[in-house]
Amino acid sequence: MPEGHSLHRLARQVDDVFGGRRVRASSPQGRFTEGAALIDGRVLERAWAHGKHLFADIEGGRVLHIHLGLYGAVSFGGDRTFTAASSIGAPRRIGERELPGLGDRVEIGDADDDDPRPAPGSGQEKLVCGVSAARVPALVAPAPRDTVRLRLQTVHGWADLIGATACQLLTRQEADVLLARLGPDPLNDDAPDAFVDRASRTRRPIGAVLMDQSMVAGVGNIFRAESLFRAGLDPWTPAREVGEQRLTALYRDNGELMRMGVRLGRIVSTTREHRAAAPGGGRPSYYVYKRQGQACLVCRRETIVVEEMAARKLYRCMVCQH
DNA sequence: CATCCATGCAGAA
DNA sequence: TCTGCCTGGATGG
Repeated sequence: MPEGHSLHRLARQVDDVFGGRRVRASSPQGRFTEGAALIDGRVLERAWAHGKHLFADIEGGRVLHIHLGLYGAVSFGGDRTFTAASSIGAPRRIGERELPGLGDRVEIGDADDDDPRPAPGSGQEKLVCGVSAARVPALVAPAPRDTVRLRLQTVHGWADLIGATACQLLTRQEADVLLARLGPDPLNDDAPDAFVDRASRTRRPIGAVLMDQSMVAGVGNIFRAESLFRAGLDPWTPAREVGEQRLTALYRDNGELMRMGVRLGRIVSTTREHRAAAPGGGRPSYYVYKRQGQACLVCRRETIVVEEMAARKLYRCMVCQH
């Protein structure tokens, strides 16, 4: 269930752990044996992301390209020199979760100040295989489960990729072709212009345009639902009727939400005030996503509905979004 | 146990 | 618009 924030966290983690280091690579599952052999023993120079795509520059000029799709995830494990063991991507077993980054302090008022999970480095966090890294003096990588498409490893730790839609080695030119198909990524500080220019010329609903990775990269179903609610926009509004100013604001707000997601390791769209005053209690992270039939945090009426748009669930408040 | 479902997307129809 | 990829948690019997 990875949206752009997860891929940027993943890129950061892979870069922290493997960047500039010689890595071992293998494909226990067998579907990336050739690629793994080409990576094995080379330096992983740098890991980076654009939208929902992860890239890693490999010594010699090739580029590892990973797309997690709907099911993909990477679990990390290792000794203390690893930032924090965690799993990034689709939700997995309890204890394999995305964790806020080490040393990150949540400062913004909208951010969660009540995250129930233990802080990384506290020794309380649960790590892959149920083993706390703090208690492991030397690295002993567990045998990978047989669904692991790619295992990367150094003397300090490992990363296991499962369930990915794409895991391939590209030439630099092939990577450029792929990048050219993607729109600007708010998490890479790309200007909104390309998104605004194209969106203001199409009659397609703004809800569909936001999900189109060639229009803006990294927005998924949750960011779509939540950013449109925050903007008070009906997802079915033709994009060209939204206006350049609101399109720009929408792009920037998606950037805000995604940066928050990078810091927290999960998406929190509601303001602290709205969370605290939620009808029926609880501290919901979302305004509309998967909240159909419940009371809206803003208008407090039971006006949140779920529909389908292009074969994906679409959530909105019938009162607050026009 | 079986079945459904998902924060995604390419390719066929 | 529909199907398939590919994984595991949630749900229901």
